Amino acid sequence: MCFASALVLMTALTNPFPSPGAPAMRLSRFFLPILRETPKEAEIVSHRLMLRAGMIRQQSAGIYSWLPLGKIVLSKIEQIVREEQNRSGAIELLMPTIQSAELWRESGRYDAYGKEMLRIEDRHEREMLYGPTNEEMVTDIFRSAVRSYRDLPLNLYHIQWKFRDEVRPRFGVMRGREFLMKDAYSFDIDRERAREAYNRMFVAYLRTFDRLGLKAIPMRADTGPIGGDLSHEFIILASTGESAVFCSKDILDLPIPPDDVDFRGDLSPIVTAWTTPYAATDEMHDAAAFEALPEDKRVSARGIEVGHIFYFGTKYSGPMGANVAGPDGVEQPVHMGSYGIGVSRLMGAIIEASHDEAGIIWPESVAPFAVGLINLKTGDQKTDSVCDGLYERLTNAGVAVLFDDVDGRAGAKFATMDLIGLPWQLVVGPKGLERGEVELKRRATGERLTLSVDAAVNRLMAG
RNA sequence: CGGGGCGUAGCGCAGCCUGGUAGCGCAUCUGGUUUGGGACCAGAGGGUCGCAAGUUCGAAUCUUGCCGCCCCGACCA
Repeated sequence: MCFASALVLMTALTNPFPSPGAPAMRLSRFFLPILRETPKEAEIVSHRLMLRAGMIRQQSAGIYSWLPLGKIVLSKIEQIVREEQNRSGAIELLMPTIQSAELWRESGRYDAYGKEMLRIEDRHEREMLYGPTNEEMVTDIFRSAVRSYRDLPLNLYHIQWKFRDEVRPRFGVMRGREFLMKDAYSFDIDRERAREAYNRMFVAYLRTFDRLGLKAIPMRADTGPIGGDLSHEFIILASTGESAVFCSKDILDLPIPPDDVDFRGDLSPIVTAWTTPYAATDEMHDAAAFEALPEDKRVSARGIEVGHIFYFGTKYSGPMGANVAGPDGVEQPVHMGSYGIGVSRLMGAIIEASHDEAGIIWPESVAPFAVGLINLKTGDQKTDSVCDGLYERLTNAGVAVLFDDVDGRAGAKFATMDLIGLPWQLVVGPKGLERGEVELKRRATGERLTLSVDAAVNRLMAG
């Protein structure tokens, strides 16, 4: 054993937060305030489970602290969103949460935006606001630097907290007042180029939601005064969804664009394929068109909006003077679109779509840990040493482990693991060890495998 | 913003109608017995009863005002 790996080993044994290998945590050192009973304010299942699993704590109506388990998942969702934005060619920046009213006066929205905008005054009595969105600000950044069509296309995005003072926040993080959102803004020389930018986001969204373990369906949305067909809501199907949705079964079977999809090429065939089958929320529902589908193709379900993409042309660039020179030397307002994903809302949406009586069932891509290692009898020398060995081996092998090393009863341990929904549970107890066996349980199916210690490690390393 | 409801220990609740110095379950702590799907026994700690004013000898309880939170609706990522 070389010095470096000996160091790694020692670190894993002595440090509760070993830096090498995968994220790992001993329950005895973690902060996981599980609730056995459901707080009465939580009406829908995702809210109940997030509170019970110690992921969030409400601080005020529609405003939440993200406790460690929730924070881990939030970061994982955020990272997948980020990776797919980057893949599509969007560029990340970070704009502030507090904005000045001045900018919003330029677009005319300071007065148009209703009470949903949280208005603040600073010590100099300047009018400020907590941003509900960032069109004005990103347009200001753009106009300060870009003068020519040669700098286009450009898509700038950030992942930042927003605040909308909803009249009635509800459903936990699904409809909070403070929420984490990815918002991207595209800049193009004309409508045709803007459509290409739109298509890139469309494809990026298909990939993003698929990676999050969700079946998201793009549905035509109202474009308001802009008109046209360039606005879609991405809806995930969940029995507890907030609104009724209707679609053709065909759309559920469409292939997700692969990770090597060429974002510089023509994406319109993909977008066309995904926008051809019938799919609509109840607001845009065309009962006649839906009834025209063969009966066995009709899907009538409930859905949650997790993303929205929108082309709005020169709505902000016009009044704010965000112009670029075209090839002909003539300055013209830039064509823009905006593209949102509700990152914090997604956590609720994922749970709505993936849970059972006992608790959450995380898709592997966003699970806070891959496996929960359960020591059924702490203090038993053999069990302790096998668990310690497993914890270290799995961590060094890149498998994220939450190790329940606390002295407690088996039933409570199982119930906690089921509640927090890690994809795998690795159960180690003296009875099994007498036969050299441990038990590996898959959370999603309840399927249990009785394996040797080595076989269990291999199985988990295989993913 | 219209309608309804609730604030009593960390969580879930009783007590309020009929005023008399606060209680139950879970959780927590101590000791013991237990130990493979949310154990048992014994003991202990923990509450300005949302806030304020009023009525009263006395208010969790009655009155008024305020604050907070939830649900339904309208609205929205």
